[in-house]
Amino acid sequence: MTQTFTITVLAREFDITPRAIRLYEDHGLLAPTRDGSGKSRVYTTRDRTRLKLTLRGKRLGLRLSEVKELLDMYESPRDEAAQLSKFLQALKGQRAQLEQQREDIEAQLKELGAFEAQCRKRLMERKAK
Amino acid sequence: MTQTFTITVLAREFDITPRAIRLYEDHGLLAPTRDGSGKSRVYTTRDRTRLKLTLRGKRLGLRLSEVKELLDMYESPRDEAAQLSKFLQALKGQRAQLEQQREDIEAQLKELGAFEAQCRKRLMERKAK
DNA sequence: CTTTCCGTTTACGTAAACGTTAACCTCGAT
DNA sequence: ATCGAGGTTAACGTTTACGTAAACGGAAAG
Repeated sequence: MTQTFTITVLAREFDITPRAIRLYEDHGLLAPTRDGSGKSRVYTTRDRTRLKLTLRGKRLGLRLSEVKELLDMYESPRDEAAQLSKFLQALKGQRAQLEQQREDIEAQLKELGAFEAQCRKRLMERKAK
Repeated sequence: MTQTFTITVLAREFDITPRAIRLYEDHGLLAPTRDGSGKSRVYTTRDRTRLKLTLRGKRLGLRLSEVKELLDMYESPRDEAAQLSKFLQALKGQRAQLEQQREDIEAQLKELGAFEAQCRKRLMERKAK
């Protein structure tokens, strides 16, 4: 009972177009099989996960090629010590970027809060009159 | 003693090209004055701040037009009550998006940590042999 | 049987964000 | 006087991430 999905089902679930999904496939982010007639694409839960990660990456401003690098990296063999430490290095870079973004978000949220406060204050003043 | 900057100084400080800075001006993100001869651009600290915010926006995946909307919004008059509440609505949207990104980042960092741990474990095993 | 959905491939179009010349000015140093 | 460093505009080229047909096939519903 390995669950599968059609392209439109996935498209609807994640609110994107089938066009986008096929594009992701072209870029090696997804690798659906075909159904009996070899016509329609069949997506597994693994594909679904990869798609979810892809969209997350996009929300964080990554390009498709960068997402692919990540996905490929996460699935790379890593049996030799050299590969392991190289992998760790890559993870370190990833972490640095994510933490930079987190900083940016905190800073932005902080400013946003200030604006909000100032805004509410003004609204109070107006009501007072 | 109002400090000013040339285009290359800003470019170097933020590690971008003058071309990019001029582009931001074309999109209304910056509004430098000109020097005596009316030839060279002169940037104030306010421009510098806007540039910094622009780059922060970019790191968060915003397009220039979106950054412009934000900057314009932050500087909009907001004297009438209607504008104030509209502004608050916009802030709410902004906050939602930022929090979505924060979620994405936390999720990603978590997975990253798992990989890291698994990786270290494997390294230990290899050493043990 | 025909219409209506899905699905397919191929291909052209587009908006965004620069990079990359090119062709020019100008100031200070050699 | 010439040269290099930095400034200017104008314009073409590029990459990315799709949108938008066009033209077709199968399957299900009226």
